[in-house]
Amino acid sequence: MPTSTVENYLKQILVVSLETNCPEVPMGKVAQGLCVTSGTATTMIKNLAGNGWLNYYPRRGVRLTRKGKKLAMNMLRRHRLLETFLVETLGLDWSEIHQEAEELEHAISEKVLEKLDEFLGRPRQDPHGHPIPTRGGVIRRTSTQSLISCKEGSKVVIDSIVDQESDFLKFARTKQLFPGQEVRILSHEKQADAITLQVGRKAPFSLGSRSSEKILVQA
Amino acid sequence: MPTSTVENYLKQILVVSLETNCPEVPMGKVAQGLCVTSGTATTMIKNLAGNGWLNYYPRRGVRLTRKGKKLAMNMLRRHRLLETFLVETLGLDWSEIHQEAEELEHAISEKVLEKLDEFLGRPRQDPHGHPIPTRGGVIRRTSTQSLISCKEGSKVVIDSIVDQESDFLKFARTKQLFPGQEVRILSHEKQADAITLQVGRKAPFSLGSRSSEKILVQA
DNA sequence: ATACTTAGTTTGATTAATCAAAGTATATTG
DNA sequence: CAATATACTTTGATTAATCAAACTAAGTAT
Repeated sequence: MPTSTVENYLKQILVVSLETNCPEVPMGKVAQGLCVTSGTATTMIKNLAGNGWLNYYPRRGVRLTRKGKKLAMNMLRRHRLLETFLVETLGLDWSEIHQEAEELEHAISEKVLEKLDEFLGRPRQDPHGHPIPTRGGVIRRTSTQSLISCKEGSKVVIDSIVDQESDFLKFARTKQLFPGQEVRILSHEKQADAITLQVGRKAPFSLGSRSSEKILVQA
Repeated sequence: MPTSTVENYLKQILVVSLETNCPEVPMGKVAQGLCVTSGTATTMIKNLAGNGWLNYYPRRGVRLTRKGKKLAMNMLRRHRLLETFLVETLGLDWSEIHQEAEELEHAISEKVLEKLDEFLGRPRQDPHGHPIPTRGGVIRRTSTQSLISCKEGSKVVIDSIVDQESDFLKFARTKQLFPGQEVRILSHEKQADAITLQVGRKAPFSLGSRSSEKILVQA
């Protein structure tokens, strides 16, 4: 039985490798994502490598083995199903669920998870719009186009919000920016590093590139 | 923040003291209940005493302080609410829920617990029939007034729904019958075995005595 | 190419929780 | 009352996870 620390390390590595679209993850990202010192990460990683969860290439990074990826995918599934439950069933705020799920995901058994999945109607996406991996550890491909790559005048549908910061999520919600929402791009000036958009009939507003990158869309 | 080990020790002590009806619990019961060696229990208990969770009387036993009892009661609340959820909502077998709840009780936050309690209709008993402590750490006295004992024309507030049947709970929700809701008793005819009531401005409707008994209220 | 910067590694120490085994106090029993 | 059994405590060691700080390799810049 892996400890919850092991689960956290593996999940973090998976998440980064999905985000960067590269299976090899540098040590820095591991340490930073888990809020531990780099020395701690090195020690732990060597340990994980010794147990076959991942391959460790000193001073270059790590790459999950099949075994490691399977467990990490399962953690992602737990996390996203729990987030869905917290929002859909218990009515918690979208912005506060990440930390809650972070704790619960280590405590919930496979059996309870299956029942929960069934109870929720086997959802495909969590409240952020992120795909929920299947029991087999497969993930539906997510949109790679972000708001920042949209042309002036186009109309797109929000696919997901790639951020866990509760502050950003709160802001997003006040602006009606959530999965499924239709958005019109009013202007997009490369020089100004800003995009102006409109949601429904609400007043238009602008986003900087930093924020726009976090909002994935589909045509 | 107490660790989950601390939580387990305190809960175990509380459970034994409730079972034996005696506030002083011998070390043996602690070690046995937690499946650790007696030496481990001694070490841990001295530690807990040092942090004010309990008083330790060497070679005689331990007794929870007010602070310790409060936390232990809260753990019992978590455990029993979770068991209720697992059976009622997810449909797990009553025989397999204990271990599941044992893990989850350390991971669930106070906020989520409150939402869960609300979602479940503030049950007073878990599926085993054990009373569920209140948020304040008190095992509520089980006798409160039910709808059936209300006088015609009176106005009451729903306290809880004493039923685990998800069908009844669903029905109750469609009628806006949930804790905190104000209800007016329009008529109460003993002969007809029915009570007619109104929630807010909604259309009045009737309940038989069977159902009315399940709805506990306060004036 | 040499110096500097950044990312990563090593080392030594700490904390929480545990066990096995040796030791001790209290209770029981002949 | 002495011998023994039971319940509890002490001691010394171990494991997982962590940190701070010293160290080192690799890459960047002048």
